[in-house]
Amino acid sequence: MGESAETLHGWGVTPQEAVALQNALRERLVLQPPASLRVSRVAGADISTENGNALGYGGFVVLDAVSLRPVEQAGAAVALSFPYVPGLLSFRELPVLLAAWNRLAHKPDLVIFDGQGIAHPRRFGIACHGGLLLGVPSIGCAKSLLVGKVGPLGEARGETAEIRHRGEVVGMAVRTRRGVSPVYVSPGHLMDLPTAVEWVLRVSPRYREPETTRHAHRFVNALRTAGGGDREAQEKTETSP
DNA sequence: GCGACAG
DNA sequence: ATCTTGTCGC
Repeated sequence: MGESAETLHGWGVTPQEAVALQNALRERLVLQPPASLRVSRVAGADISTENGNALGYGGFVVLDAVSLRPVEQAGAAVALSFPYVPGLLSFRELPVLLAAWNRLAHKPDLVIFDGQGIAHPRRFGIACHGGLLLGVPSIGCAKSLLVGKVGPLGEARGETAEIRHRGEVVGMAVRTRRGVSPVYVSPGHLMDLPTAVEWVLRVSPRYREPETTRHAHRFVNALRTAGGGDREAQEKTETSP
């Protein structure tokens, strides 16, 4: 059998095969940002699911890394073929996100996913799988933990505490705003933990969640509410200036 | 065997 | 994630 890009997808696999694929793909991760990394555009990715889980509306919103203003967005609607299984989220969401990604005219230099990076049972969360598949530096920023334990962290914005799992530091709990629960940050692909934390704080100047995530969430939710399936999603792929 | 369990 | 009513706080 040939080694190909097809291997990176894993669409159509069973949950059992998905686990094996994660264990194999994990070896390809690069947990270090490229020395040449210059982020001028940073994107958020998210999906919104329909009633009975039939259709998934996914999308990216690309922000200017300095102003944090949206510069482009792209969405797609794809039938969801994989169930939600803790630890296998990427197999459910990435097919939708890939379709949206292909509609982006200008790819971002960094993508922040709504979910885990290496803070995962097999160190291969959606940010890892997505970064590898799209060939882009990526960060996982989740609202809750999938695995690991976190000690107490300070109350001030910018405070952090390690996420430890099986004796390893797999991520960081980050307080992006005083008085709210932290977000959980871990590297995806072409990324390391310090750089990931730095970027999450940079794109979260005011609210608990990164501006990237907030924009992406609103965008895909609007797509779903508007209905219309993929036709409608494709048409709303340009941002108004 | 018993919990825990991203979105 | 989605489905939903009310409530608390700036």
